[in-house]
Amino acid sequence: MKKPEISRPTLGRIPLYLKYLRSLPPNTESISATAIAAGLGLGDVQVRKDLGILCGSGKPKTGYVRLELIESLESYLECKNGGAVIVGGGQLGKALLDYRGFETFGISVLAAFDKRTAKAESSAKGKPILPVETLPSFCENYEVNLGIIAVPAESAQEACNLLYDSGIRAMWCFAPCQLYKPADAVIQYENLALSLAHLKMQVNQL
Amino acid sequence: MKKPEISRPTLGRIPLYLKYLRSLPPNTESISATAIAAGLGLGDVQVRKDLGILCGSGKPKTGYVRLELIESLESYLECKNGGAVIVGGGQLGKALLDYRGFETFGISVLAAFDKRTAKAESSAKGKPILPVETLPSFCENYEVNLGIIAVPAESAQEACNLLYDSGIRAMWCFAPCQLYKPADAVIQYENLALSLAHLKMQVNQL
DNA sequence: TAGATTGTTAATCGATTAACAATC
DNA sequence: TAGATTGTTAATCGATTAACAATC
Repeated sequence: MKKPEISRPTLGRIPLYLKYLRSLPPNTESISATAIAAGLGLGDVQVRKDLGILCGSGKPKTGYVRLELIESLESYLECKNGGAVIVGGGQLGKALLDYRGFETFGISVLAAFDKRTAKAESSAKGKPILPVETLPSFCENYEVNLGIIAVPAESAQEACNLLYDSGIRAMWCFAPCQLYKPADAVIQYENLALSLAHLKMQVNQL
Repeated sequence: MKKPEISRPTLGRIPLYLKYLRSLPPNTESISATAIAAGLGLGDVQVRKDLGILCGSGKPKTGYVRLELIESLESYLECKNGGAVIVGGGQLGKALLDYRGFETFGISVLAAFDKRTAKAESSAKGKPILPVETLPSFCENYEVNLGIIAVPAESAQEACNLLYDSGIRAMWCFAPCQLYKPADAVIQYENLALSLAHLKMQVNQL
């Protein structure tokens, strides 16, 4: 069950397709790319290309089998295994810990870890916030392959090292900084300030 | 003092250039694009192109005048005027309210507004969290041109309408939903779940 | 057959990178 | 002059869109 490589925009459209396909009347057997495109405000060629990669071919005149599409798309998102942990139990860390949206892509955020936490606590939605010392053993007991760095820039390198030493090779960093990392680690930076600045620039141009 | 149109990646590099230029010894008069590129790990042609748009020409053999570069870059980021407000005083709203990174791009986040807030409160870093009813009058008293939507998807449309009616035309939405908006409003969606899913996909391919 | 729908190939667009001519 | 550095023009790359031939 090898997953094809897809682009980030295509990945982002998977939940839209699923939502639309599930919203159709249950007796809908087939659906055309044209109809899906119209329903979601996308281009029909784009839909056809996405579905071609993710679900295989459709049939001229009839389109695609709805249930097959749903199954293919779901199986693409299905978490092989492994969840995410957060380093940093401040406001951002807690907000991410309780954010529901990750489930849309089949990702579980298991727990947050904080320096200032002496014994296990619970977030507003009941997820664990644990002492940072317990991170390595947590990663041994649970399958974890994503690390989220939600600490101030001063502590980000420390967090990165800790995650790496706990066996995590993929990290998502909210701190505005440049981390030093071993070659086999992947770090994706989330630049919230840039996103807001870009929006501001767009409207200032008007 | 009209600002040239620049791409989002270029905008993102401005703070890097500024940080590097300010870090040079104070007696540094001139600096070449090649040196800046080496210092930041970028391509030299890219640096030259960015500086050409933002700061004007350099001189062959000598490069660019450091202080002129700093001034041009700073003036580009300088907030004409107007700040941002947040709708939603939950964990995400508070995290964004206290996030320092926006200052890097010259943007001030002034206050958050929440339904559940009965009278004025303060965030951990002393910024105001106010009753949502007071948003329109706040926007009359202060210059505000950016709205940040940090409420659950169910309330996002309401938040969008409120911001629009308060005169705000640019919004940054964290809720996973599609908002209906007047033609003259710009909405930029921040899809955190997609960012994490994209990272997961990259490492799953390995 | 005719027509709706498919998949593919070529064109477009924005950003980066490479090649190169211009200049102090 | 020679060489470092510039700015520009062309090539590349990834994603979207347009045009079109194939098929049930």
